[in-house]
This record gives sequence, structure tokens and C-alpha cells, in this order.
Amino acid sequence: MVLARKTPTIQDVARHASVSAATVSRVLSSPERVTETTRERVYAAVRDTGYTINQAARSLRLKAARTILMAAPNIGNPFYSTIVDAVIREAAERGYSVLVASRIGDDPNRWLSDYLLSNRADGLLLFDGSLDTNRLHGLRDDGVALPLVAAYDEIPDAKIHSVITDNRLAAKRAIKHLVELGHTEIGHIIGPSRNQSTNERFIGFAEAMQEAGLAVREEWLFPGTYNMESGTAAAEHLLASGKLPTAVFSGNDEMAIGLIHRLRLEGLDCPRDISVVGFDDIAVARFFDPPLTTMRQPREEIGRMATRSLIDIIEGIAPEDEPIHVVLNSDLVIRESTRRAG
Amino acid sequence: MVLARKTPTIQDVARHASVSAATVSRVLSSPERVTETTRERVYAAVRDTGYTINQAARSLRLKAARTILMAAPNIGNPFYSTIVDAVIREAAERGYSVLVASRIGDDPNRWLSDYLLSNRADGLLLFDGSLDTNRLHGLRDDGVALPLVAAYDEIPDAKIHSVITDNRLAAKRAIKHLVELGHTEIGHIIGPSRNQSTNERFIGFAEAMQEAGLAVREEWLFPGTYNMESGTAAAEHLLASGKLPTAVFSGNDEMAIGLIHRLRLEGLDCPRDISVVGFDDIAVARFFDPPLTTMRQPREEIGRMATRSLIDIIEGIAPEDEPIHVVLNSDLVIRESTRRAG
DNA sequence: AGGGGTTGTGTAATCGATTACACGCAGCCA
DNA sequence: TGGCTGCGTGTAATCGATTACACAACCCCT
Repeated sequence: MVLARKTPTIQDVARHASVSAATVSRVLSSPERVTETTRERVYAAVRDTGYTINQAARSLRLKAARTILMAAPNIGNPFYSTIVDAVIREAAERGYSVLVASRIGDDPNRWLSDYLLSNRADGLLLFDGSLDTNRLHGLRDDGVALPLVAAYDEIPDAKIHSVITDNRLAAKRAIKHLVELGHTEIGHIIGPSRNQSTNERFIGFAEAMQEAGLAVREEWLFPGTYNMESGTAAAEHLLASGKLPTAVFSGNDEMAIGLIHRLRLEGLDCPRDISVVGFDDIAVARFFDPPLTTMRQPREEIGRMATRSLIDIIEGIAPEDEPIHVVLNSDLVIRESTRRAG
Repeated sequence: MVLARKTPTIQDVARHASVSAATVSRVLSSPERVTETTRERVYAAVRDTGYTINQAARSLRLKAARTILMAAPNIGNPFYSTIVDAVIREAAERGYSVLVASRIGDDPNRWLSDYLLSNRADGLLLFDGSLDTNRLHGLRDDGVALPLVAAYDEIPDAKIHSVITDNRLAAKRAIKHLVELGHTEIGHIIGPSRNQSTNERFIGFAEAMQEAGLAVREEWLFPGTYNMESGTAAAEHLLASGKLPTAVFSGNDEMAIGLIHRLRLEGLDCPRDISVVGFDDIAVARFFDPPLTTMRQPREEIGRMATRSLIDIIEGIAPEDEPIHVVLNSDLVIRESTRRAG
């Protein structure tokens, strides 16, 4: 490999091919507009010089960074790893890079805007329903709405493009499964309320309970934080409440795992003494003991679809007027953490 | 919020404050070089216009993107989520953005170079020891070596900056633990050989076995892929080998989980029938049944240190001549998946 | 009062790629 | 042959921020 003294520019390529920089640019972006002979000379020069485009210059000129920003409340949660992977793959296929942001500092709205307004990213993939999207969406550039797709977590604003699963329906499905198994005493570990999806799951839970003619007991509700530790906290709360429910619907698999683990320490077995339904179907779910019954989320598809939609919007392929609303299905995966009551 | 017709530029701010663009730039980058009164006028104008800097223009001029590229063989592995999070946090503190790349396509070397040579990123954080770093490192810009830090996975090149844990030592520690418990028949599930860390763990295993005077039995070795499925495959391999070892050292926790899960299906219990040591101490490890004995990796610290080092190198704070080599400690966390032999 | 130094600000070039516009040349027809 | 069309290429302006250099204003000292 030839060690270039300096990264070659389009001018260097032009000189090499004895054409103007304009021609090089044309060969690279619309080859058909250039004669075959010139084209070949330019291609050869590109190879010889080892030219790679300077994205900064391109972005400046075109006002487009070919980069999307993915923001999540907590990238540290393994739940996102599949999604990040899917987003990166899909974006790469369309020629886009992915910047990742996690929730940092006090005013996420502000620094998210910074990213977008500063021409670092062309659009935002938001996995966090708690942000003030009005404000984000209000940001405008040349009077055009900021390309924004809300994914996974629901956003209470129909004008915003979204790719989600129907959390309420999924929760109802989970409860229905427990009811069908004969459970009547059902608790629920709730996720952090700043996520809209959490609230939807709770509503689904409450509706399903009502439809089954079952009472929602306050002491069998526990506000968790979607990690395993809060599952153990939930277990301790239930233990302290005197009487255990016969089944628990957990807002996600992590909390279900924490719950089952903690109860086992008290000699209580899942599913013998208590049935547990999780949510998400994370990788461990089927290897856990007992393998978890859970509502599977099509995480990869969410990531792919959301990315595809966002890029369509950025590139003006998607219609401007009507918002995209993709709702994907969750599947009930029955394993061994639930069984017939009694 | 005022809807700007167009993103304001430094010129707009200058006009607003009745100064030149140069002065605005100076106020923003070195305020002390400007009179107090002018400074205040400029700050006010920035507020009024809602100015945010155009990074593309800045990058073009300064030949620096204030962005680092993080590359891993498989971002989809939850193992990386903690690391990604740490990297983002540390980078944000230094004013850097993080681009994330996963292994895509056939020639990772090529597209990684593209990123870096095209001025999208100022440096590379590499979590993949299988890449041809000579080639990457050989890439030069103005005759200066490409800022590159290898993290987590080892790189067989002492000239390259690295932040790792001593995998060989950690593996020896794990085996020593099993030997101390009286185990003499020990198997090993190996990770994918393209990772250097995998090979180090294997060497550590082999050395420790030798030091303990124990034989490494071919049929108790299994090449896995670091996911849970390959743990079950390992179980099936061991089952087929006729005689089970009394203990297994697994290259990571995921494979350990898959192994234990699969053996349980045959009525074999861990730790009653077999002891298992994992590696990493992922989040589930302590909630699994049995809670996993494992070599804890300081993932967050790896992410933080690697990022810090990389940015130090980019900014010329770190010494050019001698490579940074940080070796972090792994801790043996004894839980319940290992017990005394016999 | 005049020379030298310091301080603060403006002017203009620069980074590299894109593209509107202009121009030259070939082909075609009258 | 003259004029028209159309194709391929070059010229030069542009995107927005930074900074070397120039210059003006002021202070201080002799």
C-alpha cells in the first residue's frame, strides 16, 4: 500500500486524470453524464490515488450528513443490542452511518437538537417516548419538519411517524393466557412510567383483568425499573404483602428473572407456586430455568423498519402529508414459567 | 420557540451583534481574547438567533470531526451494551460523538478505512482483534499514525495502544479455582478463534492444567461461538463423548448458560453433577439458577479507559512514542455453579 | 510629540465537493 | 455554408467556520 503524504482530494484525482474536479465529481455521482473514455480515466485515477470522499465537505455543500442519530434512554440495557445491530445494518445498506446517543445530562431535548441542527445527523430515531417531541418536531430547517421516527416506545402524538408494537394488546394477550390457565389472582410488575409503552402495558393489564371480571389488587402492583434488581425488589414487595398472587405479569423479562430468582431464595418455585409471564423474549428467556413464557417483541424488525422509514422520510421518498404508523405483532411464546392454577 | 426560516449561521449572529464573523468565532472558541462588551453582545446574539454551529463546516476547516468510531464484530451481542454506554458517556464528556459500526460485508478493513479517511471520524476504538491492524494502523494522514485503540480483544502487536484484561491470567485463575475444589477432569468451551482473547483464555486453561498436572482431553474441548446456542451444542458434544468431565470452564457466560440449560434437560444438575465457571459476569449471571461462578470483566472501565486513551491520542495529549498498554484486572466471583468435586 | 508595543477587530483566504452556467465542438439540416 | 441543437467539459461560486495577517486605536515612555 502506498503511503499517501496527505489524504488525496478530488483535485488530486482531477490532476491525475487530466480533467477538472467537476468532471470527477460527475463521474462519481452520475457516471452516465460523462463519456466512457473520460470515465475510465477518472476511475483509474481514483484507484491510483486511493481517493476517498471528504464527508465533511460533502455535508457542508449538500446540507446532508448521510448519518442518522439513534437515541435511547439507556443504551446500556442489553435489550437494545439487537436493535442497534439492526439499525446499523439497515442504515449501512442505504449508505448511512449511525450516531448513537444515550441519555446524558439534564436536558436531552437540548443536546439532541444540537446534534440535528448542527448538521451532524439528518434525522432522529427515537427510542424514548418520554422526550418532548413537540419541541423536537417543532425544530425546523428551511420550514421542513425534522425527520423523526419514534420506535418501540409509543409517542402520544399521532402526527409523529412511529414503528411500534401494540403493547396494550400484547399485555391483554398475556393476561388472557394466565386467565385461561385458571389464574384469578394476578399481579403486575410495572416498568418505569416515563415510558409510554409501560403505561400501555399497564392499561392492557387492567382492561384484561376487568374483562375477566378480576380485581386489580394494589398490593400486587409494583413499579420497577426494567432491570433484574427491580425484579427482586418486586419479589420482596409481594412477599411483604402477606398473600402472594398465583401469577404475575412482568413488564419485561429482566424483572421476571429477578422475581423468580428472589422467590426461589424463599423456597417458592416458579411455576409450581407462582406463574410468571415476561415481556420481550430476550435471549436468555428460553435458557432460563424455568424457560420463560413471554410476549416476544420483533426487535430486529422494529429496528429495521424504523430505520427504513426514517431514511425514506429523509430522502423524501415517504409521503410528507400522512404519518407512517407501523404496528408490529407480538407473539405469545408459551414455555414453562406458567402453568395451570391450583 | 421561534421558528427560524433557516438554520442561522455564524454570519447571521455577526450581523445581529454588529461584529464580524471572525469575532463571533473568537468569542465561541477563546472568549478571553475579546472585550467584555463585545463578548456580551455576541452571546446575546447567539441566544437571539438560536445559533448552533455547523459541524460539517467546522470539520472541513479543522480536519477534525470530533467523532470517534467504535467497531465491534457483533454489536448485537448484549455483552457490548455496557461498553457502548460507557464509551458514549466518556466521549460525550470530552465533547465527542460516537459512530457505531458492526461487522458488515466482506472487507471490514476497507470500509473501516473509508470511515476514517473520509473525515467522518478522528479515531477508531476497535473491539475486534481479528482485523488486520497493520493495514489499519498503516493508514496515515499527514504522516501521522491513525489514532487507534484496541480494546477488550487483544491485538498481537505491541505497537498498538490497547486496553484489555489479562485473559490468560484470568483463565488460569478460573482453572485454579476448580482445581482447588478438587476437580481433575476439566473441559473447556472455547470461543471463536478469530478473537485473540479466546486464544489467550485457551492458553491460560492449558497452562493451568499443565501446572496442576492434569491432562487436557481433546473430547472435552468444544469450539463455540459465544452465544447460548453454542453452549447447548457444547453440552451435546460432551454428552456424546461418553464420559462427562466433572467441571467445565466456559469462554463466556452465555455459553455456560446454554450448557447448564441443556444438561438439565438430561437430568444433569449444575453444580451437583458438574461444576461450571463462566467468564464476563454478565447481568444475568447472578440471577441465573444456579448463580454463575465467573471471571468478572470490568466492562465499563474498559469502555471508559479505551475512550479516554483514544481521545488523548487524538488530541495529542498522550505521548506519541510509547504505546499505551492498560491491563485491567478480572475478579473471580464465586457463586453456586461450582462446588467441591465428588 | 513621536516611536514602539499591545490589544481588539476586520479582511480575506482556506478547507473539499457540488453544480449552475457558459462555452466549444460535432452533427445535422436547409 | 450558416445556423441550430445537443452533448461533454470547464469555470467559478457556493456551503459555514476558522485564522493568518493587517490595521487601527490606545497606552506608555523618552
